[in-house]
Amino acid sequence: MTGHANSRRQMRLSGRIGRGNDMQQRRTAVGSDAPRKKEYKLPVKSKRVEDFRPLLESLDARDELNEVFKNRIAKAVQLLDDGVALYPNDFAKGDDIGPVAEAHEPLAEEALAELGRTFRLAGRIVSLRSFGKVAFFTIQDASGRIQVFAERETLGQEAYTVFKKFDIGDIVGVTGRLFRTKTGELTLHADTLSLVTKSMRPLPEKYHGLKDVETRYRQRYVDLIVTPRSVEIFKARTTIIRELRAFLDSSGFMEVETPMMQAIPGGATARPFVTHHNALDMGLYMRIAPELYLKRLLVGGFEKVYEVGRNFRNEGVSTRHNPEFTMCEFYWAYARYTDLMDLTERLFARLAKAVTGSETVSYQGQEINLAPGWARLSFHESIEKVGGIDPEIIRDYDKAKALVEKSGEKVLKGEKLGKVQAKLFDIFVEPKLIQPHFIYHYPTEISPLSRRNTDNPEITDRFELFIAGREMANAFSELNDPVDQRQRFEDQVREKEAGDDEAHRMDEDYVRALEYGMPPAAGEGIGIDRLVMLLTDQASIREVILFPLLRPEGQPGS
RNA sequence: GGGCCGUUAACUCAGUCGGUAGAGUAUCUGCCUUUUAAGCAGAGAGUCGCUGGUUCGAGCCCAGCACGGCCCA
Repeated sequence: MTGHANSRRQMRLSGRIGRGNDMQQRRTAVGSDAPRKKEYKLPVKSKRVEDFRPLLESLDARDELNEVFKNRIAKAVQLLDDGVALYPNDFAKGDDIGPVAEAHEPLAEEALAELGRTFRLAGRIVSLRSFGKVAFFTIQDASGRIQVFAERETLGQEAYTVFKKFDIGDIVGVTGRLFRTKTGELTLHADTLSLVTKSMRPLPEKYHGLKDVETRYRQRYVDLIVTPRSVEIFKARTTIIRELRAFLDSSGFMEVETPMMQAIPGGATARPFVTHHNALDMGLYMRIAPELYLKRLLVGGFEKVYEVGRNFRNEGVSTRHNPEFTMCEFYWAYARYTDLMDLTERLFARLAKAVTGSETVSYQGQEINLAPGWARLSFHESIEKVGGIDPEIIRDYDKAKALVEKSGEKVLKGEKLGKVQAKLFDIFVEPKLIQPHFIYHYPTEISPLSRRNTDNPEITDRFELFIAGREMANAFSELNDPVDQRQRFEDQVREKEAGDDEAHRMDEDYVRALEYGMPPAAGEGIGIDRLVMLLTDQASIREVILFPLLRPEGQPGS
């Protein structure tokens, strides 16, 4: 781009609204070698229009400068000319709307009149019905909504004229007393009315709301203003994580934080994101799991630890996958994987109750009962009984491979029987596990960090939890034999060299930690996003992540 | 990565056979002191995602691209 664009950007950066004449002069000086300034026609005549030039220019540059913006800017100019600040910070909010509305909803008009109390509320105007000398509007804060009644007779001519310049989307402060309208709605009769924050952009239509999902995700701030369900979902998410912490805390677990940037990414089979530390000139990976660090803490002597936080996996996006997602992992020394099954049942039942009030939840039209006492099936059993596959096929590599390939999945060269069986499971079993099922005793080949079963070294003391046809948790008795662990890493390294770029790398420090001695332990990871989806009945992971990953918005002209 | 669908005013959506771009909401003007998807009368508002092509003529047909959605891998 040219110097023309640069000088325009400088002007934009230097200007802040309402700063006075020195700023204007400086802008003029900076822009003196730029082309003549464009005239913007607004439905108002005032020197202050010039203060809004940065906004006008940026809107114009993006072809967004429509009549609505011009009107809003004109109103802002008029408000400033009348001595009304657009972004003051002196309104003392006294009450939250929600509690006020709830507490007084049962009261009749007479009881409200006897209160003799003035409320100080602040919120965003989300709808407005204006008559000549009187108006009703609804304000919304974090706790709820309430209707406000404004009349010229009470407010006075001057204040009412100012009020007429308020728009839907503005944040206002109101004081007044409560009453009931003719139709019986609890309403605040405004004694005073003040602008707290001017909104320059129009909100989406009130009836249909914001339907375009792309805009809802990209401009989540707008979504949260106009989509109550969206707010509910994210409040539920917070409830879930708070209850999860409370449950683990009260069970004696200690919350810890381990590195998200790791030199050797481990603890899961996934491709990592790569990053770089400049000062140390060191390659780093964003973690794919906290597992290996949490187990180091068991070596260090902490017996019950957990971490809830973000993991990063360099894979595609879908309705079930976001590259950064939240997991809770916890490790419990001297426990076995079966202890974790019991704990998981109690945890999920409690979370369901906290969010929905019931241990039974409805997910995408299916009733799912999360009350403890879930089905428990071994991996092989599940393929046979749920998947309906002949045991002879399950045990025979070639037959199993043939069936997988017939079903449209690929079997890569060098993949062992356990991996092929896992594919059979994914195809024939997983989608059928609607009610909660613990599937245990996974093949050792696909469980490089799990402890082998004492009676059968081919399988591990591991389970995965499935609900609504999806994996919700992965848990196992931990492998704490450093020699076995080293060999499993070496197997993984060979698979990596053979082309499996999701296979583990050798982590010498982790093996060294095990060589000091890690107590026998059981550990589990729970995918929080999927759990929130389940408990809020959402089909897409993007509905439960505030800012899901999207490609950048198209920049016209770039 | 593949298939299907979508992208038209700030928002929600129509747009017939290829023939001057439509509605509701929002905005603006006027009336209006109990509305609640307030009402009545009027007005303004568009790079039809982008780039090409076909055609006398493209929102519409064709190709490519971008972004998104759903399904599959």
